[in-house]
Amino acid sequence: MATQAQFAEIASLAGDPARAAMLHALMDGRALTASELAGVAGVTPQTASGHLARLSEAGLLAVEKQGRHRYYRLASAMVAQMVESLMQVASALAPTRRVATGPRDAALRTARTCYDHIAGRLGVALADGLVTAGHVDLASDGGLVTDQGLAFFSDLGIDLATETSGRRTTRVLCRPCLDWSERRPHLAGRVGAALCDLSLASGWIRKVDGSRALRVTRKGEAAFRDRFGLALDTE
Amino acid sequence: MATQAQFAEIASLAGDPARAAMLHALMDGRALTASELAGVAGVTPQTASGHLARLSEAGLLAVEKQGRHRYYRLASAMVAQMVESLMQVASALAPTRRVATGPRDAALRTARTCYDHIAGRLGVALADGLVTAGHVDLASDGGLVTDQGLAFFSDLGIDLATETSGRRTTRVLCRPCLDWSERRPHLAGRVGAALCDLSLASGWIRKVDGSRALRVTRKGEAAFRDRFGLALDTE
DNA sequence: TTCACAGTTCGGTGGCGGCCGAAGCATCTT
DNA sequence: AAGATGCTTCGGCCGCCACCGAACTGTGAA
Repeated sequence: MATQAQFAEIASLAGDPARAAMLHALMDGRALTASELAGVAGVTPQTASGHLARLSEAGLLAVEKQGRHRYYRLASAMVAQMVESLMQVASALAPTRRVATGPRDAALRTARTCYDHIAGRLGVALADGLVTAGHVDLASDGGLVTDQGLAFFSDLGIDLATETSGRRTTRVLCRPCLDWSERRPHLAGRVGAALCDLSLASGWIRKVDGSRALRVTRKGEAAFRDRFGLALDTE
Repeated sequence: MATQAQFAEIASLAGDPARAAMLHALMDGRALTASELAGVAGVTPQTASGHLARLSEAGLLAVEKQGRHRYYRLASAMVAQMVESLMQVASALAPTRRVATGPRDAALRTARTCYDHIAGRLGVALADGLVTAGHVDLASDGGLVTDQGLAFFSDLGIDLATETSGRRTTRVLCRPCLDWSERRPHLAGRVGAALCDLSLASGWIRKVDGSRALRVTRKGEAAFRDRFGLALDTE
């Protein structure tokens, strides 16, 4: 079996602590330079260089040269989902000593990006609000935007053009994503990405420094409360 | 960050060739003995024992003692999905020398189990047939069983009891799963599992020896043709 | 009881791979 | 042109871990 060796190689690549840290850092969808990645991984630039070469060689990362910088990002959403599923298993299982959660970790649990959508307490709360309002149906296998939800998103300026599957136009579907910190589903997929984009563009949330954490702005608090019915304790 | 080290550990566990082979072999959802797993991994029993101990210690595998045998199986569907996503990345990327596909591999491409549902050409064909007939809607983010499809499955004896999300009963959703050999989605999730169970119970398909491959029976050919509109060239 | 077999534990060996220091390119600045 | 910065390649060191032989435990069969 050919794929089996490749499977082991991919998993092995993700299995090194330094490379894992890099993948983790790239999970917000942004592109980072080699030096920055060396920093988050806690290794010297030359070591990081080797790791990054292997990761892009295998196709996990995509590179973009820009002047004397090299920007690395996850090669595809598929890679992001792989990292996501690994993270789920890693956090769900191994209940051994849940280590002291530092302030950085706390910020991540409050709100963070998960590749292209919102996760953490905020992400789960948003999903809950949309379900409660009847805009979205969520089950373990998948999700569905209701007609009412379609109008709701349209009001927000999000046009969820219906995809075509085969020759029939289908309903607007969305993907639930089990949150590794909250253990409950938040909104992923195309709808989740659109919602995240809107929230960033509207200034409801802002990316925090060099981490994946998100900060809810004052304007965002109002928007999430008025439009999504959220009572945020994310302060 | 605490989870990061655990992430690396899980990935690292999956990254060893022998352990990868074991996970791969367990992907059909059955439980195998330690000796059998040693066989598929190509290592001696004592080496396999060590691997199995680590895998179950980490929570990837579940053990069941039965007489002087020890049956190992994947610990949860979450683990199966993790392996699945790793497999997707491993096969999609790394276009380096697609190795000669042996007969065993050919059998797997024709039809196989993917944890609890049907994959391979048969799986994709079934999904296509259901979509064409209007029983199921599939998009990249998720899938949906139509009212018509609900009746169809009911006729087959599959009762897709509606899940409850919050206090509202939702539509029946299903999960599309990108097939690593066909590069197209097949039916996974609760619906896919039910369909696989039915096909096995009805004798339409049979598990082949000790592999994940499936063989379509003569009765199955007729059933898939008459009920799902499939023109099988799976011979 | 004795044997056979499944599975594990232990000890020792070997190799792969991650790590850094030093040096080499490439690019931008002055 | 000279220097600074980002990144890479090279060489050597070191540790971890997969592997097997051998011996031990426990279960089932004769």
